[in-house]
Amino acid sequence: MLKFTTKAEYSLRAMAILAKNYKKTAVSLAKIAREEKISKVYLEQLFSKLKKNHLVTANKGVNGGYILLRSPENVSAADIIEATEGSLEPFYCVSPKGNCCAKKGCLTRKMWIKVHQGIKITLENTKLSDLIK
Amino acid sequence: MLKFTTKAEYSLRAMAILAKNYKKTAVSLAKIAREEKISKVYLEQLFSKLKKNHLVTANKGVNGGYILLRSPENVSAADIIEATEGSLEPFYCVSPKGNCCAKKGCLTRKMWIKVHQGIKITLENTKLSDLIK
DNA sequence: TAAAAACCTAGTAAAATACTAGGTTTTAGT
DNA sequence: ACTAAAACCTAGTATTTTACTAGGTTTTTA
Ligand code: FES
Ligand code: FES
Repeated sequence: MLKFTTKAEYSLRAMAILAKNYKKTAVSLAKIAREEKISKVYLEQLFSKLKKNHLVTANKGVNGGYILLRSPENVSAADIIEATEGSLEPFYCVSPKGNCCAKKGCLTRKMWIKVHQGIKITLENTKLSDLIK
Repeated sequence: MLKFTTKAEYSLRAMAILAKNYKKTAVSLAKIAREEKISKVYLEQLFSKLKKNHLVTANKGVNGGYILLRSPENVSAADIIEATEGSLEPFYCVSPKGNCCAKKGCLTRKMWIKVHQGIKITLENTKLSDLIK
């Protein structure tokens, strides 16, 4: 029903914690899981995606944890949500390739694209630094 | 994953057909189901909501069917999608009452509200008449 | 060398979505 | 009056997605 899932919520909250510790310490998922009351293994799955998208890096071992790769001013909510939710496209048809029914004068395609742009712009303009201040 | 469902797609396509027949004839769901290859009973469920939201009216019996209550210029995609999908709110917290974690200085609430406004404005500015021309 | 961290995969429970089955009620045309 | 075609209604179900668990391994530092 056009809802962001917990993936967006959890990853934003977790990334906000990393932002608060930027240039200080790495933060372990065990700590985040405890503080935010989120399943640690579920967080691992989200952070695997955040890492693949070059938003964070990780240190293994004792006192290890995750670290932001960019400063909180340079990480947007769009970056995070796209990484964990998969995409911001509000309908299956809104892809750069323009597959689906586009050829046959689709009624709604233009509208989905506008909605997509709106969501994207709002989330791109919200940075991690905005969330934590 | 922040997607509109088939409810939005089907109801927009069906309402576009009613718009094309505005001031002409009532259109039966059997016809729409045939033309658009959508389950008739599923359409019935969607139209029950559209009717409750005063977007259409119905004639029973032979030659009956559904009719737009307002002109295509005065029915927006937001009207239709809100009726069938339930709401346009992109996160559970974005309600007029502002329940959930709002009190404790929530990080993301402001952002969800902006996203919601953006979606709403785009869909309100798209009328049925825009879709069929 | 032990504890604590990341990292990995497959399975599963719960919820939402997209239907179907099987009716009844109403109405217009014959 | 009868019949076909329409709306209208409810409960059930199949499919898909989401959210999470189980049960590990690998790596690193104290
Ligand atoms: S739904 Fe994809 S182009 Fe129309
Ligand atoms: S998620 Fe609802 S106010 Fe923060």
